[in-house]
Amino acid sequence: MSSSVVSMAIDDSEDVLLDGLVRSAFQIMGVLTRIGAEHDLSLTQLRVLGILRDRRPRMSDLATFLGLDKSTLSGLVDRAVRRGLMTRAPNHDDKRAVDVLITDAGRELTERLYGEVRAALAPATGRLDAQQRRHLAELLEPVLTPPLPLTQRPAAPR
Amino acid sequence: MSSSVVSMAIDDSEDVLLDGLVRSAFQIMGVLTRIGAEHDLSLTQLRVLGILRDRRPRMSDLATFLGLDKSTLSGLVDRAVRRGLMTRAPNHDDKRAVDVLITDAGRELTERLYGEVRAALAPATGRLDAQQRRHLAELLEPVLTPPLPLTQRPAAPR
DNA sequence: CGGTTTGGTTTGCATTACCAATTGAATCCA
DNA sequence: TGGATTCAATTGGTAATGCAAACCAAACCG
Repeated sequence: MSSSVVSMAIDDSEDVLLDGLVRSAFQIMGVLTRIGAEHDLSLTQLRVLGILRDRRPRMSDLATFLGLDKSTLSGLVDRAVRRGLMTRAPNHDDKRAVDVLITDAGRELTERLYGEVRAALAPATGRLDAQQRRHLAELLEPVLTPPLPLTQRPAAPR
Repeated sequence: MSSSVVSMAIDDSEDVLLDGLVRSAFQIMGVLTRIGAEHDLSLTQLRVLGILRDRRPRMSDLATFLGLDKSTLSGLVDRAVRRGLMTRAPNHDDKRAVDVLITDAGRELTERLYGEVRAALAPATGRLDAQQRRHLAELLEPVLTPPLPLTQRPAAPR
């Protein structure tokens, strides 16, 4: 444990970091929102598509992961299905459950959009050199909460 | 621009960083959204309140800064005013313009909420020691786009 | 002056998100 | 086994968000 007896100076590193994280978050969200909007995709839809790239979750797991109500997800997936970006399929293990899958069209669109996001943020990330970028990503890692496993039901709180 | 290099490792630092930034953004947004929702404040409202803490912008400047349509801001401010969190006041320089101000109640609520945000993220930021936090904030700085002026005009400029 | 631009609001619409209630499947237990 | 209960997802209702278009008033400019 880091002890508090390090220095007499005030430690404002928490606040400074928080401010930076929040500003960076809004910046990233701004880019995602804008690029999504240019293709009639909301932030949430873009996020879901990104998740579905390498996963095939059930509705309720996805809702939990996103922090959304199940009913919200129902409508969201409805619209995406109507646009041919996602599909529903019965879950093999549980006949009550419904899996969400990305379609080929959805995958294609997603890759294109994430490419645009990369390009849009390149001027920003490019202000660091490769080593700094790696270092930044490394420092960010511990801050990121371990993502809940989507393939597995979170353990019941005791 | 590809070089004829044999032993050079592939530079995936861009993608790794991008992934970290996006995930961190969603994490921060999740916290802000949750804490806002607990007090019936949307993400945008929370953001506006945060901005108004030390600024008194005109409607249109605020809309531009947020990347929102003016009409969106009209409604948003309407609701906030109805709740006593913000006020409108005529701009001194331009009789068409309307300034947005935070009220005392709004300020109080904002401070409380940002305190909660700090607390909620403390476990995450606490996984770094003070020096690492400073370093992370420092590396983040260049990535943040220079924020648009949104010139503070509490006093009459010239 | 008169025409145009700028600042804000209003109205109408789709989307997002929540909650409560419902249907159907799975599970529990007596 | 059967009946009750829990669980997964959808449906219906409401409020908030956000955009676009139409509009008014003030300011700008020839």
